[in-house]
Amino acid sequence: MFQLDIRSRVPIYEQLVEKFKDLIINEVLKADEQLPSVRQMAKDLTINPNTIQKAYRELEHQGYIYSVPGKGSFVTPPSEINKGEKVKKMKQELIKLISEAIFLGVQKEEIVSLIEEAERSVKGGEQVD
Amino acid sequence: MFQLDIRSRVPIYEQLVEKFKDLIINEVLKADEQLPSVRQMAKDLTINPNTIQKAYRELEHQGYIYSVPGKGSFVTPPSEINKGEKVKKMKQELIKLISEAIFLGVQKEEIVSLIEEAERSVKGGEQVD
Amino acid sequence: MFQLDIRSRVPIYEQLVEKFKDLIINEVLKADEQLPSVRQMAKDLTINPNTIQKAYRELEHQGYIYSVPGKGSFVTPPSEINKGEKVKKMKQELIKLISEAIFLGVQKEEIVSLIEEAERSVKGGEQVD
Amino acid sequence: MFQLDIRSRVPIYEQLVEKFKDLIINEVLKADEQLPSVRQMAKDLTINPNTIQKAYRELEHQGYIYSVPGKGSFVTPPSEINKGEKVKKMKQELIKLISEAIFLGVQKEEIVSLIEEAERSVKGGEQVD
DNA sequence: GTGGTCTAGACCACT
DNA sequence: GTGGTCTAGACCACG
Repeated sequence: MFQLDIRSRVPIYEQLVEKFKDLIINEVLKADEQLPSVRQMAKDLTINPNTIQKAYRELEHQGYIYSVPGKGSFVTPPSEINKGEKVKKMKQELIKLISEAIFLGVQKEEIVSLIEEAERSVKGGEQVD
Repeated sequence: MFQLDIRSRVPIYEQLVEKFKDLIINEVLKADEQLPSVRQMAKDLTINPNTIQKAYRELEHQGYIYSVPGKGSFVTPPSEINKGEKVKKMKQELIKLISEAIFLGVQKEEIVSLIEEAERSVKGGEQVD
Repeated sequence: MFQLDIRSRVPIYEQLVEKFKDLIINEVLKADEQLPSVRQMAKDLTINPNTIQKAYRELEHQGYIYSVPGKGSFVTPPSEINKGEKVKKMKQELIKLISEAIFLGVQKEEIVSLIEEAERSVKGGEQVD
Repeated sequence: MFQLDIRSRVPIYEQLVEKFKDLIINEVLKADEQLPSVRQMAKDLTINPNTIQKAYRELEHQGYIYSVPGKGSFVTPPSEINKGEKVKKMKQELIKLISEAIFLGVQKEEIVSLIEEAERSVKGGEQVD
């Protein structure tokens, strides 16, 4: 379900945070839906519960979820979240990466075709549109 | 000149690497141009010389500069940069990033326009000469 | 275990890199096996941890090991090592070295026998397992 | 005439020493032949005279040439030089490099063909045999 | 416990 | 002057 790269240099808890943010922004996880419990999550991913805990804490800190002591963690309605900022960062990253690709001699047309490839892979995962 | 965020979680030497890569990609630093010496840079930025060294070394590893002990560090002419491998990695990264952007709701047309923006910034450096 | 020549003009960290590469190539160190920790190694060899770090880092750069912060450093499975580029460089180096050997009067047959000797040492590591 | 790699990490003077050693061992430079003067050499290669000086000093130290104050530097007859050692080192280097190539998946036959390629390039430079 | 970053300061070889 | 190596010792984040 969650594809984590255990070897990556970016911390596991941060990978989790990013995944959850995406799922919440795109309403795969619906508003006020309950998140899996820390223990369940830890067992499923065979990861230390502390790591899940840390991810949840970070998500709460950033406003993507809210915790009800004794009940669990729930998704903050996306309408209350500032998604513009993430998109902006994403675009800056893209410009930088594309510049580098062009510098290395990649043709504009090739990049466009990469977009189509990426589009297919994303759309493929959804249930049509 | 170089705006470094000493508090950031991304290491100083890595920030330096990124800055220099930008300058080289946008041809602000031209082929075979000499970079500031390790010591000079360290003094200017009030940073330990070892940290600058580490940045220069990483840049050399990635093929963007070459260092000649006793002489200095210089920009690698783009024609000599090891392209094959880099391009491949670059494309994979791009697909990943574009997929995420699409997932976040960025339209295909917007991404295409980012390509043009990137193209301008890179090509802009060439005109001069 | 590791015989290092502290006086040699070739840097300690580079000697370490070569030793480890040998161990990995001859499969004394197996895929995904954990390397000694930076600190342990440093203590054993009475060498500064930074120097070990530098060696490990170089090995990671060259693709022979991967490091997971907080966990340790591990041998990269041969199947995942970036081959294309390396093989190309390797062949160029080989031609250069063989040319010099021939120039020095080494016979072609002698070199062929060296290949067999090398083959045995590499293949020898595989048998086990 | 001398192909020096100014960018290489191995010092220029050392590159010079190696080239001369090869030329002397193979009697391209004949016994007791006079070497080019430091100044001439420096002018031809557009290199600092000190660097040439250093190379000559090293060659003398290793016994490959002898200097006659006021006259110049001359080639030591190869018969008086220990060439065996160099060949031995060369073979060890070769085994190591070939092992690495095999590890990276290069086939034995490919290496043999590299030998032939190297043979041609060396023999090509000579006036037949 | 692990890898990783950074500083301070010393020393080396090369040009 | 240059890049490069090494040590000593401190600090951080991760699991």
